[in-house]
Amino acid sequence: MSKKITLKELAIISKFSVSTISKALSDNNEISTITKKKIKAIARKHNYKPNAMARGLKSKKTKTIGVIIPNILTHYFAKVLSGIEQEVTKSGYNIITCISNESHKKEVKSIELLASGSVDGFLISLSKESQKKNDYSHLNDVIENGLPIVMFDRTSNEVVCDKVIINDFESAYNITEVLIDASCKNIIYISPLGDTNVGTERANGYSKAIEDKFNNSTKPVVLNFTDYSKFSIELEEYLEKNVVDGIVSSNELSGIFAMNLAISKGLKVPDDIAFVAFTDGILSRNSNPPLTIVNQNETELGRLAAATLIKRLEKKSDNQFTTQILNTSIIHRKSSKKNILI
Amino acid sequence: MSKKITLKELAIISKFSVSTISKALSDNNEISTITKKKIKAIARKHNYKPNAMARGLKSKKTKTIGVIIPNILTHYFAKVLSGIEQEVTKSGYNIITCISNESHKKEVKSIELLASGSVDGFLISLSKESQKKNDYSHLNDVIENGLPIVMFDRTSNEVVCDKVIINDFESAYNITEVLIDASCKNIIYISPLGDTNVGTERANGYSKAIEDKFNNSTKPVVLNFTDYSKFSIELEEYLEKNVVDGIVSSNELSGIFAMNLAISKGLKVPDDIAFVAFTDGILSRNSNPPLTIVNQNETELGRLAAATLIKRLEKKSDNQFTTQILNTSIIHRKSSKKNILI
DNA sequence: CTGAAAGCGCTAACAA
DNA sequence: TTGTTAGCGCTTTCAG
Repeated sequence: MSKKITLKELAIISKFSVSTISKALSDNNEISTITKKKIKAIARKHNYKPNAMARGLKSKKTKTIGVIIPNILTHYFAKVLSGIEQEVTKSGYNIITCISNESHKKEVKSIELLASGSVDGFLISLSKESQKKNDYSHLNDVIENGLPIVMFDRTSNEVVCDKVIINDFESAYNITEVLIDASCKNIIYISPLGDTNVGTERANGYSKAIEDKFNNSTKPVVLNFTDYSKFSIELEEYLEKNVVDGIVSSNELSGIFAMNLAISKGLKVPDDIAFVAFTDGILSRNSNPPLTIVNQNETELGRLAAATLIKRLEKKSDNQFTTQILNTSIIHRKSSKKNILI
Repeated sequence: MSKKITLKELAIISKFSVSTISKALSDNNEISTITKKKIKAIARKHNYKPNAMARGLKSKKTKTIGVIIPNILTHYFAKVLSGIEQEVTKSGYNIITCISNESHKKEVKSIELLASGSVDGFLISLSKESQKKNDYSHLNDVIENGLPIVMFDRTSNEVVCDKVIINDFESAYNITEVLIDASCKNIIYISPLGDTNVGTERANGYSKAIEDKFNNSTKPVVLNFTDYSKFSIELEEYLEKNVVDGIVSSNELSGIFAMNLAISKGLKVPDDIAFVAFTDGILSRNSNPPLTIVNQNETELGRLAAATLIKRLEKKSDNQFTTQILNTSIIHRKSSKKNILI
């Protein structure tokens, strides 16, 4: 259509003043109905769209939210992002997405950049590195500057803000029970999540289940790793030297990964060895056999986190910060359906 | 740290004028080296960060790019987005991500919103609906307004702008040949991509390969679908009524989907029926057997698209629009390694 | 080399 | 009910 048009130009065309037009378009009741009608008609005709920058400068509101996620290739975060996007759009917000790629430095840089006027608030899931370093000063700075933050999934007690998480401990406990109930005797836990709060909680939940059910006759085994290809060798060795008939994975990919390794070694799933994992992603649904998993309601979690932030942005509610814990559910599939041995 | 500080406040503190400070911080050579040093020191001490909105208002540059993708749950787009993000970050840009969810309306709305001052340009892959409607006026409006667009993957001839694509026709031809060389005789093509340029090109490439190799003794069969669960029934019926020993899929998920269906019907892959597909995603690498695919270099494509846009933004180069065609490669895996029958 | 002043496009207090 | 005016924080002439 026509070139971008400004209020000033509309003023010339319409013979009204800039402020009258501004008020008319925002339905300010200082303006008569008839003038409003006229002005709106002209604005529509010229396809007027208020300039976001100018409005932002004035109102100190950008109507955009900064989203910082560790990565986008994991189906988990893609789903959360999808949920965030849905919710945010409903309220007329936009998201600026930054991918920290698990790097503390990148996380800090992105946040500093966005904090200087580009966004009204943040949704963030911490990078592994930040959690390892235990350094959250960048986030606390942002909060001091008056920008609200809502953390999801990977959170920290050192940052006082709203949080949305799942009951990781309990979920891990429950999913471990699935294997125990399927009469697995030697269950190990594998995880690429390392020192994250999420990884730790899940490891603890798993360990507790093992201790409770086996009365300490069997010790929990937690295998953390960072590199999939190296882990392949480690795990293979472990499986050769130890009896393992069940594996709990803290994420989807490592579950699939381990299962494929087992299959390639000629083991039968679930009869020789059974598998359970976290995240109902595209992988677990389409693996062979399909994987029994903890459904984390990622989309819901994303939505909830976004809604929480927006509520705080709009209500300016000074009420207490909350930590909302979403319940998970278990989706039973063939990877864990072991026949119970008498 | 401290509250957000403005140039004006720095002026008071430093006893210099606002304009001197502004110049000093941008290394303008009107300012003496010594003054620059002083001012920069003070700015750093107070952690001064220029306000993005104000700067944007003045300079008409936002240093952010609007990215419109059809969805984020497909690994293909996640990888492209990841590439875009990497490239953009290098040049100090940010991305505002909008997910059209294959809806024309949402695509239009997002673009209109962002076009009014929020972004300097767009990276877009068209929604299915836009391609079906063949309606691109929103994009042409944007271009008329002086905002450059780079289209990737799902593009259209009706929009004159830079484009980055892969050689879909040829890739489909080549991947079909893989099955033919594996002595498959009855190869069908399945696709959820419908009327998109990409879907059409791939279907044509497949068809051409069939016609060329079988001298019209066998007719190509193209099965388009929109809904996976309905398609499950259709495909199953088709496989029962027809002899099929090879399937070419236009995307990763439908390939996995069809392969699982075949396996569940007791067919052996690749001996009874072989599979090839597009996209080297997390699914194809981890399926059982792993899937032979066309590697589309998604990350590279994202990077290239972003680089192209940024170049245009920075150089204001009025040179001809280009269509860059990325070559693909085939990654051979077990799903297609059929023994050649004599 | 430094500063005063105009203005980007918009909103809103204050006048008329 | 409408218009005038003063900024939001920054960049950029143009004067000094």
